[in-house]
Formats: sequence, structure tokens, C-alpha cells
Amino acid sequence: MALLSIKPRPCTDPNCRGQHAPAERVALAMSLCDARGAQLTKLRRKILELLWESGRPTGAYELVEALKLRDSRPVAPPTVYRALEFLISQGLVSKIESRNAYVPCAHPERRHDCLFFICSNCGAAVELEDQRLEGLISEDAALIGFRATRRIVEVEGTCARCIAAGAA
Amino acid sequence: MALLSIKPRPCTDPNCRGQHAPAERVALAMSLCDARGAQLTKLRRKILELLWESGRPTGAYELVEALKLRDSRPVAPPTVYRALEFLISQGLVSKIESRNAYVPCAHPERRHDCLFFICSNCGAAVELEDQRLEGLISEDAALIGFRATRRIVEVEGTCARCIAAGAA
DNA sequence: TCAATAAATGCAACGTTATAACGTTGCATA
DNA sequence: TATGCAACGTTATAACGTTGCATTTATTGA
Repeated sequence: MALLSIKPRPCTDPNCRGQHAPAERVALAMSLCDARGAQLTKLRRKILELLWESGRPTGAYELVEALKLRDSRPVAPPTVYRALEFLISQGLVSKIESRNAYVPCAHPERRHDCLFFICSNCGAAVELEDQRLEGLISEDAALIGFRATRRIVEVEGTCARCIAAGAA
Repeated sequence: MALLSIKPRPCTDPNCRGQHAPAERVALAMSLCDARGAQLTKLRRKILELLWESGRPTGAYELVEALKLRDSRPVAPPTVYRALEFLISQGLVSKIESRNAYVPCAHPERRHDCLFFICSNCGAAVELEDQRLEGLISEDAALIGFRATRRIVEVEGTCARCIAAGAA
């Protein structure tokens, strides 16, 4: 496939934000899935692309709409949800639970928990990675004998950009 | 009111779990609201009681059902959502975002973030408090110039009880 | 005490998010 | 050709949440 000709260049900065083009992200995803024997089909890839292009947490029904526009052929909700489920299972996408929305993951090549900062003003979400946080949560889990499978950390507030622009 | 005769005894253990009776919890809530000039009305109190009695994260529509049983008079969803909004604003209840469900807060007298451990097997949720976690998140927020207003930390997994009982 | 005001609740309709249940396509392979 | 299987399509519906307006209940203030 043509897109595979773009060399995926894994980024070593755990908190690099926004400096990779959508095409590069998708190429990395394809290469990862290829290596894993997972099928990043046309539909799944298109949804991943839409998420990268959107630039902010995007709802499943927004994706349904976007797909209707991009192609003429309409795609029903279950199809989108199934694709999202696949993308999440591959670590390519995360769900922002407090928004019922989905974002592409910056570093699918590394298994890690995401720490999201979501701006109430502009809706943008920034993804960080913090091992210390994961460690602390594990510690607390151990305290009560809890075996954790997923850690959700979402911070609501106002982003630097909106603060600078004078938003409350 | 009769319930106010129960002396609210603020608990100093930040992570005391389950050792206070619902009636005591509700009495504390009433005393707090009273001090704040907030109105813990009959409906709001009943919903708080139901949450304490439930013992696990409870959906808004479950509350609608429970109220229908308790009284004969049906209560519609908007009423329940408004009551929940009030209870949350008073720090008496938290929403578990990953479950679309609501839990009563153990320590409404202290302003703090909740750290929830939610068992995928039995549905129970345990609330902890960890200042270190809050500090770490603030630190990360500062790193990107983000002003946080709400911190959501939810951990999914298997609770000690279910592990002991042989659940996956 | 009683109108004026504010706060809370009732209610109908609607919007949004997610999944169940079932059917179809297309490819691999035996 | 049959069989298996993963992905996708289609319809309906469950589950969660909100808007807007009417009505009731508390609170305030002459």
C-alpha cells in the first residue's frame, strides 16, 4: 500500500505534542498493525485519519456524519463503534470518558496510560504520559488488594491558550 | 427535623471505608447543607439515601425506578438529574464517568478529589483519597500551563473480594 | 399577614450515546 | 463445492441526558 512507503519514525519523547502530521501517525499505525497481524482496514484507517484530522475529542456520531460527507455511502453507528473498539484494542485510540468522545493516541508503540487535560473552553485535549502517576495508582491499588486493568485520568480545566486569550 | 438529632461525627480517616451507616452519612449531609445555607430537600435527601443504601455506583434511571418503588409517586428523569446536580455541587455525590453512574461521597466535609477503584466483576466502587496524586497532577498541569478545575481518576479492575472468590 | 419573589419540582418532548440481534460479503482453505 | 471466519451492513432499541415551560413550594419583605 502507498501509505506504507512513509517511514514510521517512532518518537522517543513521551510528551511530544502535535508535531507529527496525521499521515505520519496513520503510517505508524499501519506498520504497527502489520507487525501484530491486526487488520487496519480501510474503514478503520479512515476513522483513525478523521480522528487525527479533527484535532479534538470527537464523538462517535460526529464520525458517522464525517464519514457520510467523505464518502457518499452512509455508515451506521454500530460499524463506527466496532471500528473504535478495534482501534482502542490496538492502543491507537483512547476514549475520553468524561466527554463520550474519542482521541487518537500519540504513542501507540508504547503501552502506557494516558493522562488527559481537557479544556472546558475550546474542547481541546492534551495527552501526557507520567510513569510516576501510574506508580502511585498501582501503590494505592495494592493497598486495597485491587488488580487494575485500566487507569483513567482526565483533568478538566482551561488550557494555556484559552487562559492567554482571556477565557475564564 | 428528626434526622438532625443524630450527631454528625466527622471522620478523620481519609480512607475509612464503609464503617458509617447510611443514616449517619445523611445526617452529616444535612448538617453540612444547613451550615452552608443549601437546601437538602426531601427529594434530594431521598436520592442521597438511596445512593448510600445501594452500595454501588447507581445510574440515574435506576434511581428513577427506585423512587417509583419507594413512593408511589413517579419522578421523571430531569428531576433526578437536577437533584444529582445539586448533590454533586455540594460534594455529597460524585459521578463515575466511565460508568455513567453516581456514588455518594464518603467525606463531603473535606474538599478533595476522589480516586475510584471500580470492580468490573461485581460493580462495586471504592473511594480513596490521595494527596500525592493530586499533587502530581497539579505538577503536570503546571508543565503545560493548564488550570485544572476537576480531576477524574478512575481505575478499572478486579477487587480483592472478587479475586478471593476466584473471579478472573 | 399577605403579596412578591425566588427556588424547587413536575412533565412532555426531544437529543445523544451505545448496543443487541440478525443478516451479508468476501476471502481463505480443505 | 462446502466450510469457516472476520469484517461490515441494517434495523431497532436500550441507556443516558437535556430543554423548555408550567406548577408548586419556600422565603422575603413591606
